[in-house]
Amino acid sequence: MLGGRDGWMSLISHLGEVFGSAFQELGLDSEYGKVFPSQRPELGDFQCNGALAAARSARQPPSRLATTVAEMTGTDSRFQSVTAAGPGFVNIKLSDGFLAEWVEDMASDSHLGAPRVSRPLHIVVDYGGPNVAKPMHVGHLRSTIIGDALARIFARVGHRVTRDPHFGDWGTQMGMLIIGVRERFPQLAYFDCNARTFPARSPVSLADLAEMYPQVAAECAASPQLAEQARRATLELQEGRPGYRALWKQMVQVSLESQRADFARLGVEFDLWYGESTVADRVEGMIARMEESGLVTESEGATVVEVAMADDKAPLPPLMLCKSDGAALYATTDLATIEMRVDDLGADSILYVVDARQADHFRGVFRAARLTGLVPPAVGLEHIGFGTMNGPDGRPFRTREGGVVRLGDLIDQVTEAARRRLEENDMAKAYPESERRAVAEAVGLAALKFGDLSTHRASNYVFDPDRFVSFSGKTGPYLQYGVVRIRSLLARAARQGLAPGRLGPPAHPAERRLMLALTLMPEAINRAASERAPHHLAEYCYRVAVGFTRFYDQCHILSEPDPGRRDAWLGLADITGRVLSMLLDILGIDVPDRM
RNA sequence: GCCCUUGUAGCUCAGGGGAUAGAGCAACUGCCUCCUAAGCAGUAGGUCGCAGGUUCGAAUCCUGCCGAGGGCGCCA
Repeated sequence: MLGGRDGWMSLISHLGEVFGSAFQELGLDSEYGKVFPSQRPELGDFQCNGALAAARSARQPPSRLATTVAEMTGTDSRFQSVTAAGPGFVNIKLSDGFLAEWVEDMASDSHLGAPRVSRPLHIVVDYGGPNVAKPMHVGHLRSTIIGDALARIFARVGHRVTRDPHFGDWGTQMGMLIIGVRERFPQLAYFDCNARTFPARSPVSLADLAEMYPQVAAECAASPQLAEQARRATLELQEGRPGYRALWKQMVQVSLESQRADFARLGVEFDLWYGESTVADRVEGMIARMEESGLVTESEGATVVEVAMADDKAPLPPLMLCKSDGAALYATTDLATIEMRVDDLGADSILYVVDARQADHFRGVFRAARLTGLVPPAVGLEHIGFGTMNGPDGRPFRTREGGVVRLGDLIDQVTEAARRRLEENDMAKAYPESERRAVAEAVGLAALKFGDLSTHRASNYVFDPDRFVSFSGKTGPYLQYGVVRIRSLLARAARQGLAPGRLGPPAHPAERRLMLALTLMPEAINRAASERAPHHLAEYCYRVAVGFTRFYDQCHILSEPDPGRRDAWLGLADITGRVLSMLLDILGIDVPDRM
């Protein structure tokens, strides 16, 4: 009944229409009717500031305009009161019946009132960013968590989403690894130009690769000769030298398995497992197509594309497509991947959830793709940059010894802390060991994910290990706890033969505040989607959880003598639980049955 | 040097041109014979880096300065 034709209309936009038409009747733009949650809850539930802005074109004092609008709308049965206040604010208080009815309608909507797009797009989300031989470390955490939340948000509002971690398997680090293996096992057939058959299994394990890579990288940095050999090996790999290809394939396989396991532990799954090498055979044709634009030139032996534009604030350097020795680079495979995603996958939009420090790289790549006509103008290309995770000293987060922190170790750390917290809880004594382990893992991961997701992605943030294992206050476990209590409550009610009933007009202030909080859910999702900023959703989720906990604390549901009120309260707990579960699912946070 | 990001409570962070800038942590005071205390109620804590500008109105937009982090062709 209250929903719009194309699905659900949020309460905020519904109110915006009511007040918009009031402004329209006065001959003013309906945009002035825009409504926001009130900043002064004691004065109203929502507020409309349009009178202040419209005063000039209306040629009357804002306070008089506000009074007029309040009088026009005040008699509406949806409102308990509409009052003008201050210099021209309009404070809106919903009638209790209308509020309850609205939340009840959300509960009966198949998407709980969550927004749905009218025109679904195919969005490719590129996140995670694993590389061959580099174990996942804390730097991958943000990309993975933020990217996964964004992918889930877009899918939730109705877009078609393709998740691709874009494996780093084709650049210079591959040449370095080949050199590294050759140094250790020079007798292997991979390095014999005449060999036709190669060992069936990788000569190095993932642990070997992880140990070897930093060593070789350091050696290459110190020795120009070795670096030249690595570049040479990279080129030969790309040109198809059989031994290198065979070794490369095995190293990729070894890395892939471990990285899949890391992602799986985070509860993250991808639709594709493409890498830079996937598009290797497109590069030549792509460069030929780009040359038609006339922007591809040669510079110091390398093939580059001019991407500078007259009105650039700072001159954008040319983008390198081929090194002087002919090898492909990061930018080359990125461009070929864009072409593949648009031509083969039919992407309408590609989002890159990658460290903010790569902003210049993406500016150049996107510019090149546009200027050379590689992508149609309608296709969106966006770099969703995020800040660095720093340690308490303000420098990138490291172990005490100065090494990078491995993702797996970090998860172990929070999981163990959750385990300790669980042991302190009397109730956990009855849990079987397998459940204790599962709960600790779910709680630890929730702390980790929510801690990251609640910070705006663009800013660097300080990772304080102590904070991530405290589990009290504004944390992932708090949100899980809210849902666990709701489920426990509903289960207990069911055992007493009670079931959630229709919502009634709120009988308690905490009940009313919770209902109001629930009506704001569509805006939280829309905002997170349009700003590509999951932290808005994390913030909102916490507000709903707080709203419930207070309601739960102040309204003792099962001992409520009035059966109608009791069932209505159970109904409110039920819808709150369903909304929170949906939001936590979007954030990638699992909820245990008990904790 | 140029460019990007950033500066809000002791600490970590939210904040959509609007009224009296909010959370959590830490500190202090209460609350488990009652649906899970990973909780709730309360106290205290602020020149929103500084200076101008735009606006009826600026933490929010613009400019400059200062501080922090980052980037700037043959790595990714």
